[in-house]
Amino acid sequence: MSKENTQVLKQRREKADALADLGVNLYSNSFKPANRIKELPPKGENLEAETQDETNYTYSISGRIMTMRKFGKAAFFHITDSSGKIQVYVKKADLGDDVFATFKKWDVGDIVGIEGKLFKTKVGELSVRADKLVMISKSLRPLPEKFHGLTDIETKYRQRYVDLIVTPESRDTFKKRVEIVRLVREFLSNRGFMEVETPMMHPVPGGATAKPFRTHHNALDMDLYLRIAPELYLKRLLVGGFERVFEINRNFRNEGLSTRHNPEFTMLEFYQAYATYHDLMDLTEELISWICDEVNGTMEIEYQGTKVNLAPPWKRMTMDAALIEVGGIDPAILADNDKLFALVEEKGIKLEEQAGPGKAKTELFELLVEEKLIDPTFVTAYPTEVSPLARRNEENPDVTDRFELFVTGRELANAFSELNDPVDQRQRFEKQIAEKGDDEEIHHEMDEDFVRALEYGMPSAAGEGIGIDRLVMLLTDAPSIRDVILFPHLKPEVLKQSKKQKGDK
RNA sequence: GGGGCGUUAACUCAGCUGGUAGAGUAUCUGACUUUUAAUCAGAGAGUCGCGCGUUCGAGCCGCGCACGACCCA
Repeated sequence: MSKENTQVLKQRREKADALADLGVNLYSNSFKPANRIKELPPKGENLEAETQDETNYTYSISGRIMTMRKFGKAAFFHITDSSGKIQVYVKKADLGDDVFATFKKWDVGDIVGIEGKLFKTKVGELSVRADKLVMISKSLRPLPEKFHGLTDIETKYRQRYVDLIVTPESRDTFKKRVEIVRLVREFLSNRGFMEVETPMMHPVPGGATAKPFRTHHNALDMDLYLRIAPELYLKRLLVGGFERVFEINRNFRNEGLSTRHNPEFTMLEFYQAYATYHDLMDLTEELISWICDEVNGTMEIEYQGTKVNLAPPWKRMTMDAALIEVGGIDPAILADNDKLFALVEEKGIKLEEQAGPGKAKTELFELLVEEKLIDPTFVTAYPTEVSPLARRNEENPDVTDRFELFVTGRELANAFSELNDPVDQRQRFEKQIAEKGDDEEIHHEMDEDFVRALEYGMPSAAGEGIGIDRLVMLLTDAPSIRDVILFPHLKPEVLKQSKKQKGDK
């Protein structure tokens, strides 16, 4: 790479070599900080400016140098560890000529250990006056310019470690993500759900309609698919008698990337025996509003400049009602299939040959309603046609006992009372396979074992999936899914050197 | 898949109707023992994403490609 030979890198190497020549271990493994940086401010709370801590206690801390102001015979710098940031003062007279000479070769970015005593500067900033310095890891690359920070979004995603070093907001987002996932586990665990792990590699991809990634097991000489959803395995556990189960793990979909789609994304799915989708609406609004309150201290948040109120209760409406009330569609159109298809055509929606009225309504909903649902809204009574795994409504078999949750115009959760009639399930699978459509990659196949499991008897149940990445986006005000995934998928970096001709395709 | 946008020093960015490249930060050297975007003086640093074309001459114009971000499907 051309970047390897720049002047700055060369100078950093030379400096490191010079330090090594002075007998300094550039990658010392012997310094163990006794204190975390965040412990120090309370200790120095009562210090006056320009005074030293009278206890004369020696603290020991370590961290990365983030700023550096050197003078002839002294210097100030800030170091950060995972708990905070503090200023260190280094003075030639305190350290002696030899040690100070090695200090002269320290740079922003180095990871160092410090022992020293607390004092306050004349402007009152709590600082550590160093009497021992240890190099723990010499940095050979410069950090991004400090005033603007790291603004190049590609570097942010590609070199997340640099982003995490220099962007506190990014660190906060990922800490919040961890907290959100922890709270989900706590909430479900408190309600008697057990967390399970089901296969990531499926012989038959199922539980959703999506293009799978394919892989191959050599010893068994068989193709496998990275899972597009864990649903069918979690339901097998309901058959087995685990009445409340959940899984938080990755799903993989071999489709496009966008601000809302990453090929691997994290999904929460949970199943509760003897519950209905009504119970899950209650659970969902409690879960999400509670987590929001825990991590943000309020249920009224802003997402990308739009106010969103997550305080329960949340709106609940059927898809037909949403089409009428939010989408502004005349109820007479919904009642008449000819008029319905005419409207679909008028809106420029192209439907497949075999698409029925349910598919038509769903398309209209996506076009006219979704983006208008800002505050959390449960949309219920999804057409059976688009819900192959959901239980039919007992009064109206054209719709299912299903809801999707929309917040800020985006789908955040999908749930339904589960279909547990093996005969109906087999027929729906068969219908799906027959109607496969022209997309070869959407791999519908009969999951015989799943149907067999249902034949043993699955309790009535309701199940739900919540996109964790999207939930984190909402609660951290992140505009892109890449902002909440530590290492989002990017095309491989092109190294400047390798410029072989590869233009043809 | 389509549309326009971006890619210039390590980082953040300027760069006029086409005339051989600029700033701030960072780095290096010197001065400097309470600074905090330290200051002052000086210096070095670039395959202008890649390729082809137009032109006497291309960072700038045209075409293609790569990567990225956005919008649309």
